Amino acid sequence: MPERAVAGGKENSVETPVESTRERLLNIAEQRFGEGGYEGTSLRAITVAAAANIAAVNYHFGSKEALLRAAVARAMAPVNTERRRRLDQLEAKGEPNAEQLIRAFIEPGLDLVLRRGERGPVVARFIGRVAFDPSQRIRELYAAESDPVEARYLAALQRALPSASPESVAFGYVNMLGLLALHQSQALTRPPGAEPPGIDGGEDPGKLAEDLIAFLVAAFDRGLR
Amino acid sequence: MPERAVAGGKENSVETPVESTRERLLNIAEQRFGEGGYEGTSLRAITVAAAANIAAVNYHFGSKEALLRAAVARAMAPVNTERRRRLDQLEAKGEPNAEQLIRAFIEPGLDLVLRRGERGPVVARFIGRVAFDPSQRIRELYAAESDPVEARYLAALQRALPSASPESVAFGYVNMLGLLALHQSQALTRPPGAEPPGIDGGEDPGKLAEDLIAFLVAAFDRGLR
DNA sequence: CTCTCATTCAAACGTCCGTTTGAACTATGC
DNA sequence: GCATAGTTCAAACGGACGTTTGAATGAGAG
Repeated sequence: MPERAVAGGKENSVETPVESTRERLLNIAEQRFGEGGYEGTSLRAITVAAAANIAAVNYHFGSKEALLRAAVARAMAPVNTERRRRLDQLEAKGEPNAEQLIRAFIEPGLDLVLRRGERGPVVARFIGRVAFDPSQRIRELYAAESDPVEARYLAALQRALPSASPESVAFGYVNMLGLLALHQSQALTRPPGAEPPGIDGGEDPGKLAEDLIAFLVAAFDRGLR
Repeated sequence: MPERAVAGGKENSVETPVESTRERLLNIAEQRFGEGGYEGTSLRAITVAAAANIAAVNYHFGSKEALLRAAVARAMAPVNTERRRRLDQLEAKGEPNAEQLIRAFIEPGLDLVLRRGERGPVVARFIGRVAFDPSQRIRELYAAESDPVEARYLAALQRALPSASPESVAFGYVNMLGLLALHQSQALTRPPGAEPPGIDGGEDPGKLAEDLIAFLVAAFDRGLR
């Protein structure tokens, strides 16, 4: 089982662990799918950028869709884990209010994913795009990954907002989900004016998270029936 | 210049005006682009469904992208017109408040487009999808159509919310735009359970509009800094 | 009827797509 | 050494893509 690009086999003992072909494919797939969407990105574009053979995708994953599925699962895992952790923590201290729940949902999606170096925004854009891909088949693929936590949030939100109808709570939840995905995908940043030296594409992620949370808290607390 | 399918030339005086090839292409393009996205929809699928020759697209529009552009322009025109009309009407009576402005923005997008028969939801889904297509090129195409009114809304919202910073107002506006597009595209309706006999895909459009407006009004009034 | 011109049509263009194949390569176990 | 199994590779597969071509069609003008 060769690890490739280890440049010889002896040297490169500590230097750059060098990603495996599989990891490189997942990384590039995240980036390209996030930029051009599933249909708009070819396997050839991915494999060329990943310095891999065109057949590598089918060898490691089985198909283009399976590559996407693997990328979604890998990208969502830490977000889901963090959301569950926060929910556990909140519920251990009694009944959380709406703001705490919204924060526990949004921050893992923006904070955790917009930080950590240059790959953060790439992962965020990828997740946001997949969540609202034109193809329902692909949206379901995302939904399957996020469903598990969804039910817990809905139930907790309902308890935090007892005067709101179940339909209203569900309405608020999908709005929250949608706005998060939109900001993750950076689809709302206007085309012109490339940011000069800033951290990355757009504003400070922390500020964005706070703004979005404040926006949603107000809407949940007073905008539901 | 034959009008095709006028069945003879004399008969069919009042009966079914029968759409031209050009109109049929626009109608089907709206539907298919709205369902599968731009990249996910082939010209062959469109021309077959429109009972037109594959070459008809390039004859009438010049290219696939030009067909999309024409469809976007046609779909957006009445929405933009209605928004301008409402804005004129509001501003003639003094300074409108946030709720009035939000209503004047949302209702033409949902109401006017979700009503009018079975084509309403088709047009809505199309607009919503194009607004957040994975390809930036296509998003810009939508933005170009909606830009003209945008500046007026931003300015009016700023006057209605003098305590909010310009950045906050812009933030609220893109959130409003995003949520509207999401509901238009019906991307948030869960896959299962096909609605039995109901008007169409989902809830009562009027109720949706009211819920969304209430949600946004609360967020604008108390969720901006 | 004849000419004109917008429209439709079948067919083909070259290119790119996702996927498959079978041989080559490479590290490891014996 | 040899066998083995995991991985990479160039090449090709059939099919679908957007676009182009040039001839057929049909209605209206003279």
